Amino acid sequence: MRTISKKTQYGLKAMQALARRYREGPVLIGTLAREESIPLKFLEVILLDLKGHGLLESRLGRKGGYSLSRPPSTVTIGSIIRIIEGPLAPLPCASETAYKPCAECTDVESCGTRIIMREVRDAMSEVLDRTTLADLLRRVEARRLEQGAHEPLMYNI
Amino acid sequence: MRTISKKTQYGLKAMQALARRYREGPVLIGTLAREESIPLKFLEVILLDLKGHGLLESRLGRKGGYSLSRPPSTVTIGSIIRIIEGPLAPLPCASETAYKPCAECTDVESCGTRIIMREVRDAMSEVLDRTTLADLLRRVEARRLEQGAHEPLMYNI
DNA sequence: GCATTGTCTATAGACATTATAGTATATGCA
DNA sequence: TGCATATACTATAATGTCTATAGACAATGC
Repeated sequence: MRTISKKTQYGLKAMQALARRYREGPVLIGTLAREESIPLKFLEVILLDLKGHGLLESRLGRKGGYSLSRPPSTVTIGSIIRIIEGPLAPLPCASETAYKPCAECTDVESCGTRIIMREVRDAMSEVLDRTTLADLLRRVEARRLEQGAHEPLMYNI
Repeated sequence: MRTISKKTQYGLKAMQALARRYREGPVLIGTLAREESIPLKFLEVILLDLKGHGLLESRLGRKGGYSLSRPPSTVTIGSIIRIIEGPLAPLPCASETAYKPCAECTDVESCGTRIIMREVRDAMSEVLDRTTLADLLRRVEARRLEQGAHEPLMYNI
């Protein structure tokens, strides 16, 4: 399948970074760009988009920057991806949120391609609409701890 | 997410059409192109690709054409998609069949983006590598019958 | 008032997708 | 043998999307 765009990757990274600093006040675009290795001007556009869809809020001027507008536990990865990348479904005719029939398809309901892509969409949604930013951070932390526990063992060999 | 390419859509349609005619002898590219509304020259390239990967066989000259090289029950949708579209994973670093680490990622194992995309990949694989052409044809047929059963009811209103 | 920081639009360059054209090569059959 | 029929293969045109950047503008805090 086609990989997600850089834009979406950057957006996901930025949202995770902002989730880690939830309630620590606004974060500068420049800080996010530097820490996550994202081209600053590109990130501007992405954050603006996410703000436009209600996921972020911003302040201008000194002490300004971006912050999550809702707790990380209420922001699903699916919602972030849908904003930047578009519908989850591999085909418009298989989309739940942005259904559009195919031009050539005479019988939409019994189209084999649609049947399987619909199932793919459901499977993706099951993962992405269930997982929140908070969930993801927790899992990242768990992995870090696992690795930390292994390291001394490796050094003892 | 990004939609699958026209090429993949055409490939899937053509494979389904060939599966419906399994053991009925070679089918002309022209026939497939007409029936499935696929640009003929484009379809040529696609079928050649699928042949190159062992899914199809062909005969030149009179009585020539394309046919499945294996029973529809042994050809998964996932295998078709991987040939035309590439790996299932939304990111190379999350791929099982074509893993490639991200350039900027310092710690691959604990990357949040990778963790979730890996889960998406697994969910997609569960659907696509489980379903064969034969499965899909069966489901299409089932839908057709359902609709057929409903139609007279609708006409009676 | 002024440095700071986000807002907004336009656009260039690179790359991938989609489609077609044209030539070459193999096959079946009269 | 020779012709009609098919696929094999390569090149490339046309289009669209992605990625990134530039630059002028507007709001805020101190």
